[in-house]
Amino acid sequence: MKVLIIEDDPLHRSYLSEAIRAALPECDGVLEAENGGAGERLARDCKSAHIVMDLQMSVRNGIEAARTIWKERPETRILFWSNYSDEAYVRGVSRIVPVGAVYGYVLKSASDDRLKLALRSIFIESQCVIDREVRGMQQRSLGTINGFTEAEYEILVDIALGLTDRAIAHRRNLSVRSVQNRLQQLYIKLGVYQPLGGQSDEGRFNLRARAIAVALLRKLLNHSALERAEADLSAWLARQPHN
Amino acid sequence: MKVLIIEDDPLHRSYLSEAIRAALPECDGVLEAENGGAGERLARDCKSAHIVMDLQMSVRNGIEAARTIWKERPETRILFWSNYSDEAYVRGVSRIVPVGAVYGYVLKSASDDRLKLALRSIFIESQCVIDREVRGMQQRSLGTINGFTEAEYEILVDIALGLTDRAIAHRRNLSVRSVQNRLQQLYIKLGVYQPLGGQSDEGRFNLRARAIAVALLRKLLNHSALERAEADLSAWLARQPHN
DNA sequence: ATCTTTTCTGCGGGATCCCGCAAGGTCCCG
DNA sequence: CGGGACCTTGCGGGATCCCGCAGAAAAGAT
Repeated sequence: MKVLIIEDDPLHRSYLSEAIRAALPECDGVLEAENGGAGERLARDCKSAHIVMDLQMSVRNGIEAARTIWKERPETRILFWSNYSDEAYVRGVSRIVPVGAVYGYVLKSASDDRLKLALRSIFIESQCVIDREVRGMQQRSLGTINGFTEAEYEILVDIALGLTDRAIAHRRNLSVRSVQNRLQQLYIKLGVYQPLGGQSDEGRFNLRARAIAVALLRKLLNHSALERAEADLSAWLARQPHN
Repeated sequence: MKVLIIEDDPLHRSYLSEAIRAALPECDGVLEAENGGAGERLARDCKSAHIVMDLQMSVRNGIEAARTIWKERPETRILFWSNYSDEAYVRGVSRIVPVGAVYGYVLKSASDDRLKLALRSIFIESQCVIDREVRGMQQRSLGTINGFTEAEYEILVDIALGLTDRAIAHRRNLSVRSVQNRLQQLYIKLGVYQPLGGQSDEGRFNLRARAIAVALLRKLLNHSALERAEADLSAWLARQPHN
């Protein structure tokens, strides 16, 4: 059994490597990659089915790497080991998990023991392990309260990319008015809505831009989510008959 | 001589601590804080004039901590030790450095030796040390080419917060038209400008939102810059006669 | 099958944004 | 002092955004 580490911080890499050796005596080889791209290649070559990776790497971010790895071999087991539990990350991960796949998400702030336990659970006992904090986020994000629909999240990303209503309508096959409805919905859920009539005069916000701001502050969006979205967008644009 | 470490990752903290002991035999005490707030308090109490800190900490970010520390004792020497060289960070730091202060900015990806050298240079020889990569950013950011004026940067932040033209005009004591001029300027420099007339039809962007998107993608803005700006904004709002 | 709830859609209008045009300002240089 | 570079401001208008209103379509529920 071999384990592949994908993590760009050398310190964390060596810490991980040691933790793996300690927690998994049956492991007879640890490979290391220092960015997503190299990780994908290594995973393809060495056919390792056991991966521990960081999200947010500078060169190619973890979610993209995981997506392509899982696309090639869905039975691969991946433990995400990240600093943050941003909603953007959690959402990004759960969006790409193949059905029935075994995976884990533990924070770097977790204790030594928790990490080792997670390693054994995922790689040996085939059991998913999600950090409580992350799990909490997931619940909150999917629950009725403060929960964002897939549609709402999608349109949030679209305006964050800077698309106009019309462009969004075109991309999502909707009428312009429907796009605006969803936007309204989004504004309400983000607590940015302006009840009309009341001339709260100063401190007036541009709803569209304000929505993006609070989404960023709440970590509903983050840099890597934006990067992914931008890549998707330009792929879509290329596919369009550019008149 | 005592050195204070402000860094939220325990691994990096212990690595730093060891590096300090190795590089600075004259150091007779290393203190540690795991977030900006605790760091400020410790700095105040122990009167340490030598600090190494991370930017991007979860609780209270490094730039804010540095600002208050330098406000209280401008002669404090601070070495920023960060993962990234985002323009937002570099700009944020150089904005708060007191005149004549001794400080440093080295990336975590730097070698062992470079870190130790930087420690000696700053704390013993009173000489500033800026990582070449960071320095490069600074040059590019201040040079004529691709350089953003303070005014432009300011208005970028304002729209990223979601303010309307009118609100910005009020806040910055300008006419609405001037705000729009600066915006136009910004759009051009961000390469988002729409030459008019040409109905590039699809792929049409909302300039305001698009500008924010590319600023984020280029790391001209990032989460912590936004957080600081948001704090400033609400302080300003509170100071306003709310009609 | 009928009723309810939700979503989609067009219309209309007020507010905002984006920007060309042109009339002052300020500051510096020769 | 005149000229040039730059910033600011007002005006005007077309495009976009935000959203109430109400009918049509779709998805569930009883």
